[in-house]
Amino acid sequence: MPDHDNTALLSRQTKRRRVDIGVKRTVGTASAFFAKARATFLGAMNPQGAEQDVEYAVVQHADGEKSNVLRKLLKRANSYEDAMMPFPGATIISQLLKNNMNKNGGTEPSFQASGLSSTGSEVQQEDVCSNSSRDSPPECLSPFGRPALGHFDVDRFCDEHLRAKRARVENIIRGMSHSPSVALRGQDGEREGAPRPSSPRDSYRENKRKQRLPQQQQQSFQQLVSARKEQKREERRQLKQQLEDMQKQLRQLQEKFYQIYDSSDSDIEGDGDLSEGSLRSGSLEARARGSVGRSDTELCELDPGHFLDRARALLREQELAENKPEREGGPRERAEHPAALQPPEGKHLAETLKQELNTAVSQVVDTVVKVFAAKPARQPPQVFAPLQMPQARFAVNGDHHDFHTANQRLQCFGDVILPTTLDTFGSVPMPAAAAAAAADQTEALPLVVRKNSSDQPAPGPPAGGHHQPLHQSPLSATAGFTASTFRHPFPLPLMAYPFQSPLGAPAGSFSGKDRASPESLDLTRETAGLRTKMSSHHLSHHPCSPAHPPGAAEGLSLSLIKSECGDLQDMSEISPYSGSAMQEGLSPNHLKKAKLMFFYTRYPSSNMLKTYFSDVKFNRCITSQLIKWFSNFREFYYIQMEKYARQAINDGAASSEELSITRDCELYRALNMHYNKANDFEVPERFLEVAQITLREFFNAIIAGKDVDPSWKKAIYKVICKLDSEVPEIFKSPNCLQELLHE
DNA sequence: TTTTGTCCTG
DNA sequence: CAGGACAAAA
Repeated sequence: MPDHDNTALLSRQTKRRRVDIGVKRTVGTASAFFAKARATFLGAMNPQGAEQDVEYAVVQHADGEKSNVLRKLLKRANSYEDAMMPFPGATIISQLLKNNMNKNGGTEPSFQASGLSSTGSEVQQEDVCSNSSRDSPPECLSPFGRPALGHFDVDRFCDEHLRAKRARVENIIRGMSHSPSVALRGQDGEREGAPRPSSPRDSYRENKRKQRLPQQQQQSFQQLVSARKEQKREERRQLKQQLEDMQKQLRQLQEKFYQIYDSSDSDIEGDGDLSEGSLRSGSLEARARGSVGRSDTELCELDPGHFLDRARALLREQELAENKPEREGGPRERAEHPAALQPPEGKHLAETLKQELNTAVSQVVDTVVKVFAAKPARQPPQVFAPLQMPQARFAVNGDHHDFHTANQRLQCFGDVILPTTLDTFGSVPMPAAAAAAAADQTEALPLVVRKNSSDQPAPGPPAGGHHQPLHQSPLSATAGFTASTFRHPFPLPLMAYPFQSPLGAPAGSFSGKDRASPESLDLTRETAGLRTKMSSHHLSHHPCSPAHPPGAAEGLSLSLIKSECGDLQDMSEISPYSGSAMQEGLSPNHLKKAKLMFFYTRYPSSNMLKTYFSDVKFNRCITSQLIKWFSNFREFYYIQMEKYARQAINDGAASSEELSITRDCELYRALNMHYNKANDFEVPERFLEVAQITLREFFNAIIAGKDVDPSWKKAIYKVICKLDSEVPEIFKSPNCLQELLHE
């Protein structure tokens, strides 16, 4: 027991506060920011990858891992990108890359400046293509930036064939990633002046039309086509090679980036915008320079601020490399290179990338919100079905894979791990009584994520709406998402309800009267409080059958109760199967039992606890939790004692002899309310004696003025701890509550 | 070093 | 009631 004077206490608190804010928070903001930025970036490129990415990032963040966050994150990103590489046009980067290549075929130098906007340049591409399809075929490029070889009709045919193909591809891409901001940019205005006979839409139709070529023509050029195919294969190989190079370079770049990140943690928060831009352009650079195949060593000397410059330079090089061998590159192409050097383009690059990200993110958000807002009622009536089949969440959204992954990604932004989309539960019917408990429930969950009280439009049908707005991940709101769809996935009343009755009545059989009893409400609260840090993993394995036998109500909470207790050794003890009789966690009934035991023993030893909670599989965490319970009980007990002792003194009591504790005195009622709220347990007489002794101790100590001594309670504690009496044997029974309360 | 207990906060 | 800091005991 610590002896502190007030000064010491004060300094202790101050110190503690400092520690509290210190490491974790700063690290949290910085690393979380970058994790998020990175994830956003990757998310736009690959929803699935990003989803896991963010998840990972947030978990790391929670662990307080500092610099390793980004490192690991980036490494992961690598592997995801590897996986997705074969799909050009599916990512922002590749679009950007394509556009940059494409601009080699641009007709005007000014094109370059705007060439980085994928939305804008897509239109431009089209225009270029349609232009050339009428006038100058050689100017039209293949999707991969290779110009068509062009002489005579052969080339014309091949060119048109390619164009047609490209039109299809573009069509697909446009369908996949239709951007809301298709507005033409300023530079496009210049191009409007150029000779262009048809509108974009016209040229698009034209492309489609040209897919169908006269039969005769096809036959006559078949050989040439096969030759072209061969060529394309070669092209594909080259591209593959390039992609591999790019991946390699991207990796190096990433390494470089987190080196920088490690060395300048403190600066990052301030200029996050710049760094974010650098990151993106860095990735772009890595890809863009793939075909150049240059040495990478120089990268090591870059700092984030130079990435933009490097990106510009490399894009330029790439243009050169691509243009030279295949085209009789007119002076026009070289003429545009000086323009690439101008500083404003770096800003263009960054801004365009930012725009891309914003667009992608807002698209995803819109889509997700739209999807979930229009969600129909479709859940099976079985109450626990979603819990039994965690995979159901994939089935639910199986038709909208994109939306699903996007949703998960956003969920991960919002919280540590929210693996289940809420709509899995959105329309789950539940006992009305349990629903009624929801209001009470939400108030008593200090540990479960729950903060946002803002009104969100109920996404589900009104029928199932009464239990909806239970939980919302706090970050989903802070991250700026209109996250009506990202609430806590657990149907908390459903989880809590089965434990409410110590008698273990089935959930469905509760009457309204039962529910209204203070005891059941209290137990609900306790249940919720106990259910800390559950993960979906535990839920998934939970054997919550609706037909669960009443007597096993406690067993239900088995894997729900905090299994977070650190050690791997502890975790390994937690079996996903509840076949054994031992519980891995403490249930609300255990708490109730502990409270009743407090009437007999105020200072139980850990061995005693093990004896009396024999149905619990003890580990360090369980033990300390039980001890903590009793510590809390004592705290309340002593506070009450002191309070009433002082009150008696104020009331003019002269001697401790005047003080007595009866079953109808105020102090007793307070204690009984605390430890035996339902009043369904007969408090032993011995407890009254002990309480009276305690009260008198306090009274005497205060009268004697000992309370000026900061450790004056210590003596009282010593006395009280000797007054423990034997706990009845019945408490050793796991079912003691039923037996006790039935009497 | 671990365990146990108190104090404080949320 | 839980978590954390802290201290004393084991």
